[in-house]
Amino acid sequence: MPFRPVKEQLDILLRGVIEIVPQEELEKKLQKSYETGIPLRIKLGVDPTAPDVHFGHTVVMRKLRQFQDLGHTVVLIVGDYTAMIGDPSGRNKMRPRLSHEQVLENAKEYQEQFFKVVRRDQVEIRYNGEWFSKLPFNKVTELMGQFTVAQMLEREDFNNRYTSNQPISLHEFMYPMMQGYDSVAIASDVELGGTDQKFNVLRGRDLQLVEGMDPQIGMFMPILLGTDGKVKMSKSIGNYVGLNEPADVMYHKIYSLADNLIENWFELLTTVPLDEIHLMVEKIAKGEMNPNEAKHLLAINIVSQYYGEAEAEAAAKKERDVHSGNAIPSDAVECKLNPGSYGLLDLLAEIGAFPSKGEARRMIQNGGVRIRFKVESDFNINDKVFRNDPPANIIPLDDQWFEWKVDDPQAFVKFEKSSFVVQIGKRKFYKVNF
RNA sequence: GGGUAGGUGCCCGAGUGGUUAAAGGGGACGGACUGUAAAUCCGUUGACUAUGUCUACAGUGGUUCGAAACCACUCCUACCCA
Repeated sequence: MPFRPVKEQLDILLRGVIEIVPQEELEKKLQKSYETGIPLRIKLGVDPTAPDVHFGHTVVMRKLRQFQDLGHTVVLIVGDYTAMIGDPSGRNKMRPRLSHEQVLENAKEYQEQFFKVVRRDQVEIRYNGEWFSKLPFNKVTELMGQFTVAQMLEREDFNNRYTSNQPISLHEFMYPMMQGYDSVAIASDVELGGTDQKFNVLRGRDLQLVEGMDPQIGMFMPILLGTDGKVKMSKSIGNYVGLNEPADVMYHKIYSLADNLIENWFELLTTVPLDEIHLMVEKIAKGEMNPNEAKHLLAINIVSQYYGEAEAEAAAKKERDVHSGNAIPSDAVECKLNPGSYGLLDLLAEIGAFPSKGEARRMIQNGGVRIRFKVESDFNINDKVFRNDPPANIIPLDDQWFEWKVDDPQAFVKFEKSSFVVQIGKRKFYKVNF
């Protein structure tokens, strides 16, 4: 397969990259591959401890895709071995030790999402148990001998924990070694990672040198900030956008992005040319363009990548409708209740809107609970048929739908042959059916 | 193995015998405002059969009319020494 000239390849590959260690060697490797026609082996390692993939992961995945499009080979390393060993020190996390089946299951789910960005061909998938399960103990000690404690404590994460009196288990020091050894095992030419992976990736270089191999290049991508614009995207913090989310949810999250991330997200998550992006940012700064508009374009662009343009536009329309109260989003929780009378608090607890009735009560007092229902549905409040005696806090949305802004925790409601919608805050919806 | 400092609500952290369900901050959530967001302001932040009851300050047992606080033992973490 003919490769494009090195210069052209670099133009594409350097976008959004923070650092390449060392860049001259990458150029050399590209040159060599160009001359010999042998593709480079591009490594990415993942631990399948949790199967969810979000946009933060796609930054490197997109880079892999670029390498593929340029004719190179992607080697995905699934860390089944490290994941199975688990983390024995996690006394406050107490992650259950994953079974091999669970790891394989997670890995499978991960791959499904992985292939939404990376092409299925030109990918080599390897499980690192392949070599770690066979590694003799004397080899392990030899490898560990390549590292020093001082080296480990240079790392910011370890250093922080060390200085703030947090425990660090010895086996955690083995992770860099294992990740580095993966590079030896698959003879990688380039390893991708976020900047937080710098240390580990460089250890791979060290170990390859020890083994007399041509050392890999480290290519580091920025850590994508989450939708809040403050910290790294992560599922546990909730500032993430998952690849498996429905189009309208995806659209909504991108549309509600913190303003300061517009430029960054465009650069890392789209292929919009950089000068176009800069122009847009300039316009926003001058007040010539509403940030809403930019975020709309961004959301359309990204959602289209996963769902196609038509669905992206539909998601945008739905966003407007939800906001004007005419629609409910697709991540609304569906629940079933038996017909009958319910105390409002019981009802909210029953459908799982709140973990406790106390919380439901507070939320009502804060004015954060709304119920939407249709008029002909025998909807009773405090045993009065609403149609004959509408309380003041019930407002019509259109001919059929009404919204009841709940303000009395003591109220009880009688639902018979109807379904209705409970809205908590701005965007949490529960569809209650009988 | 020896010594020292610690373990408080989601997190950090005050509190050293009694109006303490526990100051303050962060985070989170709700409301107002807005552009959907940010910023700002206001409110909420243990549970329940709710002007009361119960459960909570690492665990267990004890002292006391009364303990998160005092005592004993246990568990856990860090640091120093070996």
